[in-house]
Amino acid sequence: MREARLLAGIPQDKLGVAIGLDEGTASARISRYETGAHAPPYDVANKLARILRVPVAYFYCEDDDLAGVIEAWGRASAAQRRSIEVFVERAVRGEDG
Amino acid sequence: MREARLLAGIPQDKLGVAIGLDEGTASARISRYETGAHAPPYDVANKLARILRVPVAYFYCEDDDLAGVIEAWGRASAAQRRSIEVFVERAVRGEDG
DNA sequence: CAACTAAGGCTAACTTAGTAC
DNA sequence: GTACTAAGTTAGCCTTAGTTG
Repeated sequence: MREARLLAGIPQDKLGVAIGLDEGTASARISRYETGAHAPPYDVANKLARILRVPVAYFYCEDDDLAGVIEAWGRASAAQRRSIEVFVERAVRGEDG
Repeated sequence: MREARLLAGIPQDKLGVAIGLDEGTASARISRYETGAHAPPYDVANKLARILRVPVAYFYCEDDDLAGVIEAWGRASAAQRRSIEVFVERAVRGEDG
């Protein structure tokens, strides 16, 4: 999550205000989320994802490789997404399951 | 999440016990998670994902198309994953951002 | 300006007990 | 056997206030 924020070039307090948090609390809350001290409600995670332009699933992904795929999905057009779906289904079909 | 559980053919209480919940509470807790009444802690979601054989990010994905990609990723071999990564990066590179 | 932390209030999850199919 | 819900308790998030570079 911090990675996505730094990529967007937004400080913690600005990000918090952007999703509707109070100015006085924004910095502390975003800090907790990034350090892992607290977990945000899903609704908050969703708003953060919108501002940072990534699918919300990106925040819940420990696998860096899968995270990269999810992030790319977020930047993909509808046609690109369809193409990715087809490729993935073909690549995995009939194996290991 | 219910979808993944039914696919695995496990009842709610059995699933709960499988991740370490008490027998008396397992059914009620899993029920709340599936109906959306309560949100599980990330640690619990992680254990559920392991038993149900899906990446944990799958539970936090509202986009059904992306969910399908994530689920397929969970079933993919290391080589297949690498191939997916390469395809996705190529498909999205330089567009829309 | 930007990021982090401690402590107390308050919200949401957890447990218990019970119902419906 | 399987799935869901109500009410009281408890754990964890949110707010305030303050510290560091």
